[in-house]
This record gives sequence, C-alpha cells and structure tokens, in this order.
Amino acid sequence: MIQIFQIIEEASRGSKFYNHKKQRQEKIDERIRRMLELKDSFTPEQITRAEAQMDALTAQLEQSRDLSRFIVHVDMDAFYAAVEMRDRPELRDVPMAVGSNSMLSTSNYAARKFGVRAAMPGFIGRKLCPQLVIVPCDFEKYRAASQLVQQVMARYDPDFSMVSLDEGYLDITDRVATEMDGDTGDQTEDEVAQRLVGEMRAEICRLTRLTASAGIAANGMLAKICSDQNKPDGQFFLPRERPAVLDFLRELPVRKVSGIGNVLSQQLAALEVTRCGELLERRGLVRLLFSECTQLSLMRAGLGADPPGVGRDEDSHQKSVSTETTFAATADSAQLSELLGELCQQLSEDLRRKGLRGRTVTLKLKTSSFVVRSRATTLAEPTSTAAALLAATRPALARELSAGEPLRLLGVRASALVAAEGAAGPRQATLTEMTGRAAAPRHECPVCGRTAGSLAELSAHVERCLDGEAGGGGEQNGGPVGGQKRPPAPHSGLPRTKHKRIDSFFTAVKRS
DNA sequence: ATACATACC
DNA sequence: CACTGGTATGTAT
Repeated sequence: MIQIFQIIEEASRGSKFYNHKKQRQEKIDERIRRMLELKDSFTPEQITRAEAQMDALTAQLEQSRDLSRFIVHVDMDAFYAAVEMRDRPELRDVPMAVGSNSMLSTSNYAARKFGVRAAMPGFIGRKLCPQLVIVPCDFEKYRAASQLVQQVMARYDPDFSMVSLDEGYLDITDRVATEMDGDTGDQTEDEVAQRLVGEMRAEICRLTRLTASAGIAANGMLAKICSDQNKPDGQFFLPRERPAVLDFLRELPVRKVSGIGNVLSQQLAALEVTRCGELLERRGLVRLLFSECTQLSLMRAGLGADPPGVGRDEDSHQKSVSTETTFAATADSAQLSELLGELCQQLSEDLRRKGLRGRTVTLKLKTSSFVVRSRATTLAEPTSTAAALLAATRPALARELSAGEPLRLLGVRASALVAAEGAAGPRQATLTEMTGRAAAPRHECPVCGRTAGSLAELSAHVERCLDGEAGGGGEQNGGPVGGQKRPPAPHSGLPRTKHKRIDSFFTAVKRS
C-alpha cells in the first residue's frame, strides 16, 4: 500500500504538474495555519457562545428534518470498465482501465488492487501495473447502456434524476405505498422498499448485464453514502429514524459526504474532525471558523438532515455552457488564436443546439506550469455567434499572451444565459417582446447595439468595439457599422497530440 | 461583476 | 515524456 504512494510519487516528482500541485498544497497548508492561529485566539466563553448559536441552527434543522421519503441512489459499478468487460470477454480477468495514456476515467476491480484509479493518468497506471490494459472511451456504448438503466429506473419513479451516465436518484415512496396497498404478506414498508430496490437492481442486471449498487435512506445525501457501503453489486438500507441516522453518521468519515472534498476535509482534520459525529461535537469551532454556507452544510452532514428532493427542480436551468481543450504547450499566438476561433465556433454550435445565448463570455487558459486563469467580459446583449464570442475573448488572449508563458489549455464559456428567440428554456423578456414588435433579422453588435450590414462586418466591428476603438469614432448610433472583414479561421495546426480528447468522467470510485 | 478555488462525475 | 472536460457553486475582492 505504501508502495503505491511511492510509485505515484516517483512517477510525478519534478514534473510541472507535481510542482504546481505542491505549490497549491502549500497554500492550503498556509490557510490552515492561519485558521489554527485564529482558533487559538478564541476564549472558552467565545466557543460556548458559538456552540449555543449553533444549537439554534441544529434545532432548526431538526425541526425541518424529513424522514417520510424513501430516496434511492443507484450507482453502476465501475461503469465504463464494466461495459467494456461485458463486451470483450478477454478483458474480464485482467486489470484494465478505460481512458487514455494521459487520463483514466475508471478502472476495473482487478486494476484497483494495484492502486489504479479513476482520475489517474494512464502512464502512472502502467507504472503501478505493467500488465494494465487501457481501453479508449466509447461513449455511444455507455450512453446506450445508461438508457437501459434509465428505462428500469423510470418504472420505479418516473421523476428519477440522473447525475451522470452511471448514477441517479429516485424517490420510491409512492411506489412503496402502492405496493403496500396490494398483498405484501407481512412485509413492512422498509422491507418492501428494500425488496423493490433489489428487484430494480436485478432488472438492471438482466437488461444490461451490468451490476449496480444502491443506497436507500430518507434523503439523497444519506442514500448516496449508503450506495457506497456495499459496493459492488450490493445495497444498503438506512432506517429512516433519527437515532439510526445519527448512529450511522457518528463514525462516518467526513470525506464520504458529497460536497466535503479534499480541501475542506484537510481543514477539518486540522481541527481534529474526521468523522461526521465530530462535526457536532466541534460545532463551536465550525461556527467561528467557516462561512455561514459551510456551517449549514456541515451541520447537515453531522445530523443527516438534508432535504429529501432528488434534484428534479422545475425552475432550475443551465447556468453555463463551455468548451475547452488541452494541447502540447505553445506560446505561438497565431496558433492559439486560431484554436480560440475553433473553440468559439464549437461553443456557438453548442449554444445554438441548446437554444441559449450568453451575456457573459469567459476565456479560460492554463499555462504550461498549470496555473489557471480566466478573463470575463459581459456584453450588452446575450449572444450565441462565434464572431461575438471570439471578439469578446481574443483581446484577453492577446493580453495574457504578452506575458510570454506557453499555454497548455484554452477554453471559452458562456454564462448569464438566456433562451434564444423562439426556444424553450430559461426566459428573459426581451425589449421587442415587451413592446410587442417583431424583431427584424439584423446584425446587431452585442456590445454597443449598433447594426451591421453583414455578419462579416459585424464580426469585425464587435472586436473593435470591445477593444474600445469603435467608441469615439465616426459610427453613429443605430447606423450600420463598417469595417474590414476578418478572414475565417482555418483549422488550427496545433498538435492536440498527447491529450487526444477524452470526454471523461470519473466513474464509481471516489476515495480509496 | 470578476477572478479564483473547490467539488462533483 | 506524460496529469481531462463540463458544470455548479463558494470565497474573496
């Protein structure tokens, strides 16, 4: 076990990735040191008072604790790897992972014995396990398998919600009640719920030849933790009673709670909080050291008191759309600029396909030393055109490039989204709607609102507009904008080499 | 509002 | 040699 850590350490030591990770960790350590200093300055009275204040919060959470629902979290076991093993018997008994040399999405259980994990680069996986077989992602297959899983889930709760291809939540309370109305012998509600989930998993297995694990509890937060308890091919039921919930959580590592990640769990560990029960014991410190938002989620984690919804929020809408790509680091501005054009084109297509426009456009970049930066621009009007996206990001790229450091990633994001004209989805009444007048098909500058005669003219104008060159010039408000045309971006010659393009997700595994 | 950080899969 | 991509949200300014 200690070997695994050593091999990983050796494989990455001295690399830019490793150095960056180390620097980030030093920042975290520093933040923790400051936190502990602050902690040492608290008087016992301060802490007692903070505890009392926290008791008010926990009382409120207890008040609203809802134990009336049966929430189920279904999680497919080593999903992508399982699909590949199902379809290729020769992979069944060998350590294998799905992904690429630069990144693994998931590994099978044979590979996990060697320490090969999701989110690990393939080349390190091979160091840990030289026999490791790495299979490229085949999302069509995973989507098809996921569809079958969803067919089954829909029969138990038509309002189920998926988190990703391999994981989703159901509320089977109504289904259990219906079942209880029939002849269930002397089965209790709890037993019926567990039987139904067992049947659901069996159906999933019959239909897909893939195994699923499941958790059954009063809310999603708990159900998710439970689905991990008897993995793979198992399920775990947590009785919907306050004492059972508190007992279950008391010794549970905080890291198991969704939302408590690497950094927060380090901070908590520094306060000698590693189990959920300790979150309650040290509630005074939680109160004094964390933001209100974090206090709330930590008390929820300690009590297991989370709202029971399964995320089927009617008025929740997508907040952002983005696309990004990693490549062999370069500082060549012509190449990067062309790549940016392609990304804007891609994002434009994605936005149109989803019937959305964004008012805020953000350029994301990562330097060769893994430092991530972002530069945002908010436009006067939301857009989905590649030209406007490019105009909003290109100047920022130019500015960042002047620093001289090569880049290894570029990305473009649209946020502050609004539904495009005539599309369903999140809406924001437009001026033309409010005045009841139909919009003429015009080429309007998203920055200043002026009209261009053609798309090409618009593209050129918008860029200058954003650069601030068009403002004081001869253009008149409302009039057509002129300007030189920018040649369309041909395919960029940037090597996308070592990092092909894996639309990866992490599957199944989380912490070891 | 912007930038950066954290978290999830 | 080599460490992803997409979305949401929290924290800080």
